[in-house]
Amino acid sequence: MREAASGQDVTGQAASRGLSKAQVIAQEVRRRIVDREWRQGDRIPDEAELAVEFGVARATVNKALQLVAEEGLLDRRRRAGTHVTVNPIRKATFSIPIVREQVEQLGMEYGHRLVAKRMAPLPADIATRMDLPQGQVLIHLRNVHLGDGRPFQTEERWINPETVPGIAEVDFRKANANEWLVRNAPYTHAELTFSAENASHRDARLLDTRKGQALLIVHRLTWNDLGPITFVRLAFHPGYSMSTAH
Amino acid sequence: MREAASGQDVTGQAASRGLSKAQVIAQEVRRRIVDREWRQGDRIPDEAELAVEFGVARATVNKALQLVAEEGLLDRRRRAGTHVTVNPIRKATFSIPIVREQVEQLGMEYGHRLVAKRMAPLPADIATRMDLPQGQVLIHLRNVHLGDGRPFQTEERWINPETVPGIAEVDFRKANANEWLVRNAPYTHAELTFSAENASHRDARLLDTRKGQALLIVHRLTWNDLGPITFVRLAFHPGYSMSTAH
DNA sequence: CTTGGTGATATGTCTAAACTTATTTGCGCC
DNA sequence: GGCGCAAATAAGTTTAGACATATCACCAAG
Repeated sequence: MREAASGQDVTGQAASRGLSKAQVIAQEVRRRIVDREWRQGDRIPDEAELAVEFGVARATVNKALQLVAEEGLLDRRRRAGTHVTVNPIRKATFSIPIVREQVEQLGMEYGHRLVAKRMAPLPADIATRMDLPQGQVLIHLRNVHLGDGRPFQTEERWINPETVPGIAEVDFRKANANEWLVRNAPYTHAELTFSAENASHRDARLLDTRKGQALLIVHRLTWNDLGPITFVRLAFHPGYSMSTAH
Repeated sequence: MREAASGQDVTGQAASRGLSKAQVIAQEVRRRIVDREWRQGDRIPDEAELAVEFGVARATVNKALQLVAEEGLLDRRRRAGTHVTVNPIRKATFSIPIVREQVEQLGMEYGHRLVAKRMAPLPADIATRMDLPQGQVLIHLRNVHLGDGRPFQTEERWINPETVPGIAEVDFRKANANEWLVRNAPYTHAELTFSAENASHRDARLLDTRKGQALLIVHRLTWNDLGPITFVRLAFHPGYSMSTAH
């Protein structure tokens, strides 16, 4: 009797190519939203009802709905129930790559050039971003990353040695900073900022282009529990574009 | 003796300010990774062991580890166990905003101007991106979004009416397309691409700036189950920057 | 009309147990 | 040594049941 009551067994068949029941249910929920069977602002049936409909345990429906809610399509509140989000603000994710792998993925041979390395006091604007006192002395690096010998990206980097034990011994002429940090200094929090700038004289020289050329600029800040790890300004070669993973 | 062996009850006390046991355990796992108690490539104790250590059910450890794995700090494979990721490629997430809310959040008054609306055949480059045949006729819009009367962003948009029922009746002079679509056409997949361009003559005119000025360009493609919904090219006013949410 | 309490309700979370599945390890056979 | 199969293992998933907790709705008292 249980069986018969439960609409169809959505989870049992066709659609479920290696997908878990929860994922199949999540898909079906998305479909109902996209097809407007459940409309913006509507309250959808509660977990217990859906569990009966799909013939699964409530915990499975819970997992499915949490998945969809994470994507931003559903709003869930205790007691109030689950509603279709009125303004689905969707998210897109960027992965923070290792430059070398990026270059090699494009089929080019990677190289890099250390332009400058010194200890230097933080300028005011960067100190503000990093939440550190102005004038604190950090490691300051300038690098150019090359693809097939041509400039791919310039990198200006400030590293906080207090949050990165072992950084002092690294020879950045050999191991590049990006890579060493990614491998050795896991972070708990990151912030990316995208903007565009006309190439300065220095950018133009390092990227082998002309002054004024529009460049994609990425600022990246990373933290761990001990505080800010590193601030980087990346300037990409003209024409470069950066996409979300999926 | 079991009890005594299980370190402390990490989940029971201080750290757990409204956090679930799974989250507290996830934090502790992150800490062990960041503090190098578990190093890159190490295999960590299996779920059953951690369940004993933390005094919770295996399912709870499972949830915690899945959380951390999603962030990219752990690699999990059946039978092989859970390992600390060697190359933690971390993710940063962008929300896809409604321009009006963006403008208003900056304390400016929002306005927009419809520059052009027509049905037009898809040019080759955009057809490729949208996975549609070249020459297919879509809705083509040009808009300028204003903040306090000054140009904030230009928008060039192609809309696929086949995937958006009801789009034909919309008057885009009143309701702007961005907003109407966000509210009425939920999508299941999106792709963002960032780049920089020197302002063309048209961009410069629409954004009230000079030709050659570096502009941040965002391309956004959205799909639902029926296929591609819309392609947008956004050009922001000079100096604009876009950051990850958190 | 406002405030405050109270109960109902839907989601949040956890548990113990079972089953599933991918993958590795090791053994036996050639 | 190499190959293939079987056993063991660890994560993946699901279930039923329980308790926790936020909050909404309603009603009573001020």
